[in-house]
Amino acid sequence: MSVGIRHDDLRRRNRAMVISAVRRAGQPSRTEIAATTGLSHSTISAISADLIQEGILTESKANEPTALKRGRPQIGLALNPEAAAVLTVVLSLNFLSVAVIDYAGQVIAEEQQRLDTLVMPRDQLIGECMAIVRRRLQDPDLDLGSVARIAMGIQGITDTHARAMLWSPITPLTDIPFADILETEFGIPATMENDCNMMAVALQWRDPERYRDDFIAILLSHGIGMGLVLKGTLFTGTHSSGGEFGHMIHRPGGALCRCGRRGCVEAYAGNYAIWRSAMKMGEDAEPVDVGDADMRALAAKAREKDGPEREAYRRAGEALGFSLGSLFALIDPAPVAMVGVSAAAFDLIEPALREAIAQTAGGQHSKSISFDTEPNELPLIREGCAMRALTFVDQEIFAPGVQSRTGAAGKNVA
Amino acid sequence: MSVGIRHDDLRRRNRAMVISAVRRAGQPSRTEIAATTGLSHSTISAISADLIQEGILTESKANEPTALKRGRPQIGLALNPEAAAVLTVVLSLNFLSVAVIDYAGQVIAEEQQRLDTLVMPRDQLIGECMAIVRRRLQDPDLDLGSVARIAMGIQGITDTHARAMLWSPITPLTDIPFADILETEFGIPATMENDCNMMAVALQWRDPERYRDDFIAILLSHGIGMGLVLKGTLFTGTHSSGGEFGHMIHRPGGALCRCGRRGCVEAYAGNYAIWRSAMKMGEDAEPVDVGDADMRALAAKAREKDGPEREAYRRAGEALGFSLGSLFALIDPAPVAMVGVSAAAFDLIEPALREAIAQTAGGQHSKSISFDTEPNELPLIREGCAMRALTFVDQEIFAPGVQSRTGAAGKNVA
DNA sequence: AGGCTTTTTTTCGAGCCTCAAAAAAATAGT
DNA sequence: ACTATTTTTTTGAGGCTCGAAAAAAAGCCT
Repeated sequence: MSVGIRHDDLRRRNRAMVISAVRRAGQPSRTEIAATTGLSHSTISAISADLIQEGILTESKANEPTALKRGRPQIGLALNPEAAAVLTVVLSLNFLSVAVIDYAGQVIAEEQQRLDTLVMPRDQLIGECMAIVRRRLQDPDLDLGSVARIAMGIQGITDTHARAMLWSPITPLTDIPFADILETEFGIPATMENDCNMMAVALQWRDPERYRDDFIAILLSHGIGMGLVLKGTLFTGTHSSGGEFGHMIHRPGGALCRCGRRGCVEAYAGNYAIWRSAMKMGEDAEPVDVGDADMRALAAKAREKDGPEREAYRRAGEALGFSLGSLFALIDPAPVAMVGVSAAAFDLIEPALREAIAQTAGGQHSKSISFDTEPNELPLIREGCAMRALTFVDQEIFAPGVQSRTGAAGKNVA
Repeated sequence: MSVGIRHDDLRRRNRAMVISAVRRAGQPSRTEIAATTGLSHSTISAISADLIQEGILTESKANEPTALKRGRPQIGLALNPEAAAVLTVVLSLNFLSVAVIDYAGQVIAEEQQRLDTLVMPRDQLIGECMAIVRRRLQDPDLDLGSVARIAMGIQGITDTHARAMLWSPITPLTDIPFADILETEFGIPATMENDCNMMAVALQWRDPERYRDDFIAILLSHGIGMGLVLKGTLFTGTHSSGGEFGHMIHRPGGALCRCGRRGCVEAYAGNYAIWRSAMKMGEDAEPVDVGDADMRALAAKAREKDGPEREAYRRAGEALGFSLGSLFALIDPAPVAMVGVSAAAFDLIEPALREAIAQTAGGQHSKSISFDTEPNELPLIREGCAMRALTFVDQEIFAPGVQSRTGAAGKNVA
C-alpha cells in the first residue's frame, strides 16, 4: 500500500509470475500456467513466446508420458538450464562447501573442504572462501559468464539486508560483510543468508504439501536455531536474520549459555548442554563442542537404560517444549521440522517436549502439532541457498524492476 | 508472488493508492500525491477527476494558509466526509461503546453504556450489542444508507479472518461470531478485531513518526495483551489474532494464571497478579478483578514506601522484561508503547524491566529501547477500529477487486 | 481413410491504462 | 501590463491484457 504500480511493471511482474510458475510446477503447459496465475491464455502465450525467444524457457519436446488424451497435446514448458547458473557457498563449523547449480536447479559442479573455522584469523577465513569460489568459477568446464548470483549460507546471525554475518558460533570473528566481499571480488551479486532460514526455504521446495504457508524449522545442533515461515513468507527480524529461538529465555537466571547469558533454551537443549547435563558437569560448566559421533553415542546410551543421559534429553525436551509453547502463543501452532544431529534423538526428546507444551497457551492442541525429523542439515542449507539464488535470478535478471524482498527496503512514502 | 495482475486491477489499485495518500496526508495537492505515489501527474489528474466526480474526494477551496508562493497555487484534495460513514463498536469489561464516524474520520455520533459482561448470558450480550448499534443506525439525524462498514473491537482472541471472538476475559462465553451476526442483522459488512491490534493501528495513525514500521503496543490491564506491527504491517497469528504475549511462559510451572495455566507473564504482571502479590496472597490465589481506582491507589502506596506493593511492581517488571527479551530475540528490539492503567505505574515497573531485559539476548541494546506510556486504552481502541473500518471502505468500496489483507486468504496457487 | 470431436495454442481487434510533452491556468514579482 | 514560475489539464502514442475466434494437433468413430 505504499507505492503506485506503473504501467510497465505489469509485464515485468507477470513475466516473473510465469517463470515462478514454471519453476514450481516443473513442466507445466501454457494452459496450466494460465490456470495457476489467473491470467488469460493469450497473455501467457505472449509472455512464454518472449521467454522462449530470450532463451529462458524451452519447450520440452520429449513429451514422454504421452497422456493419451484427446485433443491437441499439451506442450510442457521448462526452464532452460543454460539460461544462467548460480553458486552457493555454505560455511559451517570446520567445513566449507561450494556448488554451482544450473538454472533448472541441477548441481553441475561441487567442491568441499575442511578448515578450522574456530581458530582462523579473519583474512585467512575470507581468503579460503574466496579461493574455493574462484576455483569453481574458473573451472574451464564451466561457462564463467553465466553465473548470475551467489548465495552464501552461514550458521549465525546475519543482517536484514543479507549483506553480512554479524555473529556466528563457528568463529570468534564478527561483522564480516561476506556479500559485499564476494561482489567486489567477483562482480557477481551476492547475498549472505542465515542457515536456518535456508533450511526453511529448502523444506518449502522439497515438500510443499506439508511445508506450505506456516511452519517452523528448528536446528538442534551445537546451538539451537530456527527458520520460520509465516503466511508463505520467510520471517526475518527487523534488523537481523531474526528468529533467535535458541536464545529465548527458558528459566530466568538459569543455566549458562554459550552466548554468555543465562537461562536460554540453548543452554538446556544445545549439544553442549545435553552433554554437560549427561556428564553431570553442572549448569555452569563451560560449553564445549561435542562431535556428532559422541552425540549419537550419548543418545544410544540414553535409549539403553534410564540414567543421567536420558534425564539430559528429558530436560532438553522440557526446555524446547516450554519455549515452543511461548512461540506458539505469539504465532499460533504450526508444523515443526527438527533438523540436525539431535533430531535423530527426537524419540528421547519428544515425550518431555509434548508434556511441557501441553502446559502452555500454545499447546491447547498439542496433540495435533506434528513433528518431522531430518538428521542432516547441510544438504538442506545448500538446497535452500540454491533456491534462494535462483529465485533472485528469476526476479531480478529476467524481470527487472520488480522489488525483491531482500533489496533495499523500498522508499515507502505514503 | 502468487497470482498475476490483471489489467483492470491496475486502475483499482492506483485509485486505492490515491485515496490512501489523501487519507494520510490530509489535504495534499495533486502534485504531492504524484510525488508520494510515484505515478505521473497525468495519471493522478485523471484518477482524482474521477474520484471528485464520484463524490469521494473534494477540492478544498478554503485554501486558508495561502502559501504565498509563486506559480499556480496548489489545490488541496480532501476526503469528502459525506462519501460514506463507518460505525465502531468497542466491547470491554462491563462497558460498551459505539461511534459513527464520517469518511473524513470525524466522530459524528456516540453512545456508551455500562453492562455486566461477566455474568450476561449469550443472547443478552449479543442483544445489547445489536440494540445499541440499531439505535445509532436509526438515528434520524443520520443518513442510514451511508454506513458502509462496522468494525467491532474486543478484548480477547479473535480469528484470523476477523469474523469471531474466540475467547475473551470479559465473559465466560466463547466463539461468538459477532461479525457475521452484525452482517446478517444490518446487512453491512463487519469485522471483529482484537483490541490490542487496534491500539497498534491507532498509534500508527496518531504518531507515524514514532510508530512507523516496527513497534509494539502492550496493554497492561487486567490481562496483558499485545499488538505488533512489523515492517509496517499488523502482525497476526496464522489462525487467531495472535500475539498472546501475556501467555508466554515466564517461569515454567510458576504462578497461577487466569487462563488456568502456570507461569504466564500475565500471572506476574496482570492487575490481579500485582494485586495478589502486593496483598501477599500467594501465587496460587484465585485471580480477582481489581478496579482501576484500586490499582492507582496501589501504585501510590508503592511509590510512598518500600514494601510488598513496590515488590509486586518489581516482580511485574521482571516478568515483562524477560518476556520482552524473549520476544526481542525473535523479532529484534522495537519501540514499545505501554497502554492501560498499569502503564501509569510504569515508573515502578521500568527499573526491574530494564534490568531483566539486559540479561536477555534481545537486550543487547537495552538502553536504547524506548518506552512510551498511555494510561487510557479505550480511545485508542476506538480510533483503531475507526481507521480500520475506513481503510476497508477505501479499498473495497471505492476500489473493488483489490485483495484486502483480511479477506479470504486468496487461493495461492503457484 | 476421412470426417468429427476435443483440447491446446495462436491471432486479432478492442478497450484501458499510463506516460511524456505540450498547453492552459493561476498567481507573484517587476 | 507583462514575465516568470508553478500547478493542473489535455492530448497523442505506446503497451498491456482480454475475449472471441481461428488455427493446430491430436484421438475417436464410422
